[in-house]
Amino acid sequence: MATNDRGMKNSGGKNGGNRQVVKKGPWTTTEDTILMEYVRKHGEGNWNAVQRNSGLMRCGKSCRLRWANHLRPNLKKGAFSPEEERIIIELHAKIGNKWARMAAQLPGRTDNEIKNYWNTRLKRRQRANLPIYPQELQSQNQPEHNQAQQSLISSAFDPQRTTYNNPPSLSLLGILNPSSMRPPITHQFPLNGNKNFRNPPKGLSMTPPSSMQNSQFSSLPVSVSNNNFGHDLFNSTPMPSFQQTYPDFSSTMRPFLGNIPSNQNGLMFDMGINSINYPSGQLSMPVTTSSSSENTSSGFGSSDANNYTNVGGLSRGNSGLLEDLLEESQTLTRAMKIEERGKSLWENYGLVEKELGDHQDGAIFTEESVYSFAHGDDVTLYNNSESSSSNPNASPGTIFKKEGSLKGTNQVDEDLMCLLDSFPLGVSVPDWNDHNSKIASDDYKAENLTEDSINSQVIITTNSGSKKHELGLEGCCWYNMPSFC
DNA sequence: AACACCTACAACCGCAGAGCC
DNA sequence: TGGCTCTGCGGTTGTAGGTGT
Repeated sequence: MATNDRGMKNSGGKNGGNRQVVKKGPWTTTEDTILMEYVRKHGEGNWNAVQRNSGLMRCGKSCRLRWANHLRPNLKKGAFSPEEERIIIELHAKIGNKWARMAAQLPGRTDNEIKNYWNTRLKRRQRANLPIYPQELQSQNQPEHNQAQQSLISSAFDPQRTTYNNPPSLSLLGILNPSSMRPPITHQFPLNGNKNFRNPPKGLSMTPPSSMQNSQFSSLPVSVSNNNFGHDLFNSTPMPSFQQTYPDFSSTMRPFLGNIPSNQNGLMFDMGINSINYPSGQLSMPVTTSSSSENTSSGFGSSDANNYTNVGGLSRGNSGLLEDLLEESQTLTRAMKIEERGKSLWENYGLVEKELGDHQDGAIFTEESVYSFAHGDDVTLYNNSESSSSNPNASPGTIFKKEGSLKGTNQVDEDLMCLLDSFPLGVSVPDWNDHNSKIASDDYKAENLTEDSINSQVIITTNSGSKKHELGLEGCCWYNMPSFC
């Protein structure tokens, strides 16, 4: 961007009386220098003070943006690597337009960068009449590929009774991250004396968080048709509205397990969708899907924001914690089912790295691998050919994990599952403000990410006993980021 | 050369949550 | 409790540069 003053404006601002001249438009190198110097001296934050104390004719927001997107250390500039692209796609599939959260999991990248990338990519793919997600990710959820999962789900739920389809699966880490998923459940959903969720108050109105109302819902699959909600593997378990008849959760399912509408991602991982609404709510493009032609779920098909907001269930922002946690746990268990597929989800998508050194035919990114990536687990991407040479017990398509990598995650998840198994119908949900999230973030925080150039394996080193809450994903401190520059 | 279109990027805007008083 | 400020997020817009016609 040019560094002229072309964009200089004398904006009186919206403050009426205090009509301070605020410069807009591109930043000059001089301004950058001033800002950097200011931050060096005073640290970041208190951005409005920058304007007052530094002489910069920029509003605090502008300063913060400039710093965050351009001036802060360890920013990674340049095109996204295939690896990053895969991660973005996977993350977007899971969490939708949560750019900040994506950025938190892509060291050195900014939300703005990711957002721009995605929007550009979206346009490109739309123009090319391509699905925004790899078709493999959709086919991955074909019933024939996950019959067990499907039967499991089907046995528990009748999609027709559901008010809306499922949400993207939020990452466990994101869920546990207080800054992103903190709304205390107890505040939103008063418990009865037994602290039992079984019978939530009728007419309970849950206001979805702004992110749902705006960004997420803007991309909700309002115009979905011919879908097969209820069989969604990737985004998991459809849940009935709390205003609906409850299925029996006692065996395999639990209340609050993913009782949230899906964004576009849910659609993409669903089967048989024919059209989809895209982020920003502006696009709807045909998607080549499976041959599912029957409209089996008008309820789902008509799933929309209103449906969601009016439902008596919980919103993503205020209820997804526990169910997402469980959902993630279940997702992990699905890895072993998916792994047999043996074909890269990304191969046809052009994102498979073909040259992978000793190991390979191609690293395969699965939902789980990205999941693990996002959760700071040690993950070695499995691939088709890696087998006996490196692991005598391995077979093609085996997921390799560093010892103890997923273990920690599974352990906690299992603990939670066991906990809830013990209380299938009523779970006392603690206030999520406190130690729960801290404990979890300790265990799952992705401490370091390196891309092993030799093995072409994404390795996320987990430092399981570390503490440093301040290094949560959302509040990621770039000083601790690995430098990519 | 002129124009249109596309892409990538930068920046702004509005909104909402959190914290403070 | 309400108002104010700060901060962060997501959506949108603007612009430079590249490319094709």
